[in-house]
Amino acid sequence: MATKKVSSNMEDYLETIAALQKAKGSARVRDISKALNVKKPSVAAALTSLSKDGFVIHERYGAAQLTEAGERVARDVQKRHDVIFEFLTTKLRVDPKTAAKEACGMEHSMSLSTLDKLSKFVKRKKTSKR
Amino acid sequence: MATKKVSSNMEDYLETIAALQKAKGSARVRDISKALNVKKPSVAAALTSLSKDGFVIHERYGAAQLTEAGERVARDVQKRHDVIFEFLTTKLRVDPKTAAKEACGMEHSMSLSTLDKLSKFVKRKKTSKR
DNA sequence: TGAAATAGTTAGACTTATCTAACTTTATTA
DNA sequence: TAATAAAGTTAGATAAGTCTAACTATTTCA
Repeated sequence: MATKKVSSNMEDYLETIAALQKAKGSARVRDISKALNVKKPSVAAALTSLSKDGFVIHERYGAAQLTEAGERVARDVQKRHDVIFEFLTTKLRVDPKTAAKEACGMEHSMSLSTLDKLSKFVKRKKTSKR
Repeated sequence: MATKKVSSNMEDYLETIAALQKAKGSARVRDISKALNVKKPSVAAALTSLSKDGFVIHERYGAAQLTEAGERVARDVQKRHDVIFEFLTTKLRVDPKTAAKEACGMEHSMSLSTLDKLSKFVKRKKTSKR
């Protein structure tokens, strides 16, 4: 399969679509637009591109559906996000709002191997301070 | 002054210019091109843009010089890079090569406040394991 | 000192991602 | 059920970065 490379931007779209599907059953242009703070035509363009690359299925005037490949990417990004968020809030005591924002910035540039290490690190005894 | 916003991309150029100046006294188009793995015309375009925004001084066929604003940005990014690198290598035992690469990805999206927390965290007793 | 090599620039094209304005389709509801 | 509102699309512009090809300037050194 050699899953095609996805830009950070497209990762954000996939992540958002997954979140919306989970939260409210479907991801429509409007919802994605609001969630990502971009205009609807930008969403349309992104969906076209993601469709072409096989990450979503989107028929005119319908909701966006993740393909299996799309889901895989979304799950990955989500996982990165969660682990980073967890690290920032529990280990560094960054406030949740800031942590969420910064996790979004960092979640795209961490290898799975490093993620795994971070994940284990985060899970270590909370008493690992000083 | 309200120092103009700099993109991640331009941050990379500034960081590289600073590193080159430090390492070999000057930063020329060729050096920057090699260091960042982009073609020379891309460097030229970047320098034009950075000049216009007051971060570098670059006269035709000369070396690029950082302005004070440019130095400030470069120092900031470098600091982020170092702290993240340190964290990845000492706390997560990520190998240096990978750590360097991933630090480059993350160094652009971390607030100074979080950086400060990470910095303190990294400096804590190395025996803070388990 | 002048030819060849190296460095730098310009012009023009391409990609990704964004926007606004205007239009069409679908849904809502009076 | 027809008018309105909401949702979605298309077209076209803009901005940031990148590239190749071709040109010009500067160095190097035989």
